[in-house]
Amino acid sequence: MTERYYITTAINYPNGRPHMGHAYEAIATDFIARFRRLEGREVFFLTGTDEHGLKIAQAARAAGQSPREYVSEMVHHFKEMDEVLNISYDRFIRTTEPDHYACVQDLWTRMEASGDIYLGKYEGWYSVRDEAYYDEKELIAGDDGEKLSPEGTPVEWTVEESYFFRLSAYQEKLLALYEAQPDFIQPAHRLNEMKSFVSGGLRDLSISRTSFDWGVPVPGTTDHVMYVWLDALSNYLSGVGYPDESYRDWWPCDVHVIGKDVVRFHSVYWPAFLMSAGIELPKAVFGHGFVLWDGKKMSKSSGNVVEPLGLAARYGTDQLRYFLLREVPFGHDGAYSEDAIVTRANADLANDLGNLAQRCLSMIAKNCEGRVPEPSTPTPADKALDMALSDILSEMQDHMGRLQIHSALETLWRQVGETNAYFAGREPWALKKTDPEAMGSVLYRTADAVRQLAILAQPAVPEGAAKLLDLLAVPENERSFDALGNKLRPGTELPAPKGVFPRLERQTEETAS
RNA sequence: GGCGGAGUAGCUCAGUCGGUUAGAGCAGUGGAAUCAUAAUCCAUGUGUCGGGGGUUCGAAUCCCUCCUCCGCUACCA
Repeated sequence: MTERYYITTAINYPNGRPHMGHAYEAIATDFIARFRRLEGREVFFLTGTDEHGLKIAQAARAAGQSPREYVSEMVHHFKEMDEVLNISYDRFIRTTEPDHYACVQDLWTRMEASGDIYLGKYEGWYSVRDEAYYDEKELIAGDDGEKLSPEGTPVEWTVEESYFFRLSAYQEKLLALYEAQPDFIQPAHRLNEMKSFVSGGLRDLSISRTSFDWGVPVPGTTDHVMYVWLDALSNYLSGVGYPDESYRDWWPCDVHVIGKDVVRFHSVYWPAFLMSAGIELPKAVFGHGFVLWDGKKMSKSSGNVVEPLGLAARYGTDQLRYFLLREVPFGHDGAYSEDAIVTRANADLANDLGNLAQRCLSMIAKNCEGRVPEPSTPTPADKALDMALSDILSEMQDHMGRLQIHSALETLWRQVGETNAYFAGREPWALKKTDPEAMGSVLYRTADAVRQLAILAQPAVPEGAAKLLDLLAVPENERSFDALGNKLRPGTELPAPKGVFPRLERQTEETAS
C-alpha cells in the first residue's frame, strides 16, 4: 500500500492581502509536498484561510461590507497567490465552510464531554469602540492619566461570561509528550522554548466570546461564539473530513508547517485540545522563520515592491521559489532583496543548471541530428559522474528527514556544479574533431545527468524542471524519483533546445537625478 | 528580570563529544577554454574563530567573566 503523507500550512488570516510571509510558508510547504509525492507517497496538502474573529469583523466594517462578503473577496487574493506560485495544494479550506462548523462543534462537544470545558468569567480592559480587550501593559496613559487603548480609545474593566478550557490540567501530559517525542516540535530550539513555557505553569484558556458574533456558535448556546484558536486549529481535522471517520485516511497529520510566531498555539493548545477530545496528535509541528526585506521586517510603507506576486511577475515564480528555499535556512529567519534574488537565480538557475542543459542540448542538436546519442564504454570520469549522481537522492532524503530544505538543494546544486566540471573536463567540442563517438558519449551522459538533476529539482522549480524534462523527451510517467535510473534511450528524437532559466537583470527602481 | 540561543574570511554561513596547515558559496584577483544564456572550468584567503582570563601537551571547540545581538516569557492572529 502506498504510504500516505498529510501536510498543512497554517491557515491564513485574510484581514489584508497576502504578503511575503504567506508566500514563503506556502512555497516551503509545497516543496515538501512535491518532494514526498515524487518519492511515491500519496500526499494530501491542505492550506486555506481562517475567516472568523474580531479583526475580520472590524476590517469588513471598515470596508463597508458584511464579514462574509469581505472574506469572500479577500480569499480570492490568497487563492491567486497559490496559483501564481504553483502551490500544489489538494484542498483549500475556509473556516466559514459548513463542514468546518460541524467539525469544530463536534470537537467542542467531545472536549466538553471529557469535562474540560466550564463556564467562567473573562475579564480585562475592554474598549467598547474597538470591541477589543487589551492587556494591562498595552494600555497608554491619557492626558489626565486615565487608561486608554493603544488606539487612544477609552477602556474599562469588563467582566464577560466565557467558556474556559482546562488547559491547566495538561501541563504534565504535554511535558511528557515533548519528552517522549522530541521531534514533535521542530526545529529543536523551539522545543526548548515550549518546554520552558509549559514548565512555568498553564492557565485555563478562554475559548468563547459573547462580545462579537462572527464565529462558530458554541453548541447549546445562543450568544457564545468560539474563540480563535479552537476554531482555526481544527481546520486540520475538518480539512480531511472530520468528524466523518474517513478523516483517519489521513490523520494523524505528518507535519504542520507554521510560522515561528504560532508555535505555541500548535504545540501547546492544539495537542491539549486533541488529548481532551481523544483524538490522535499530529506527528510534528515545524516552525519556520520569517523572511525579512533587506534585513528589516516588512513595513506597509515599503509597499507593493516587495509583494510576492510582484516579485514573481518580475523575476519568475521558479526564481522566487528557488531563492527562498535555497537561501533561507529552513527554520531560521532570512533576508531577501531583489539583488539577492537576481544573484542567486542567475548563479544557480541560469548559469549552472540552465546553461549546462543548453550547452549540452545545443551540441546534440547540431552534431547528433537532434537525437539522443549513444554512450560508449564508460571512462573513469564517466563512472565517477554516475557514482556521484546515484548518491544524490539519498543525501537529499537525509536532509528532508529533518526538513532541511536548503541543505537538500545545496546537495543537488553541488552535483550541478560537478556535472559542469565533468562536461568542461571532457571537452566534447574538442572531441568533435578527434573522436566523434566519444563526443556523443559525453553528450549522452551529460544529458542523462541533466535528466536526473531536473527530476530532483522539480519540487523547487516545477516549471523549469518540467521544461528541461520536455527538452529531453522524458515521458510524464518517468519523472518521479523511482524513474531516476531510467536512462535516456539513444536515438530518441529531441525537440529544438531553448533556454529554460533566462538570465535576469536587476530591475532598478529609479535612477537618481 | 527569568530561561534559552548566537557572535568564525568583504557578504551569507558550515565547522564545536578538544588534536595535523579553520572550511563552503557568493563577491574579488589571475589563468584556461570557446560547446553554451559573456555562461563554464582551474587556481587564488596576512580570518585577533566578539574581548579578557582559566583548564590542557594542545581550544573556534571545555570552564569563568565581560560586551553585543536575538528568541521565549499566554488569550491580535
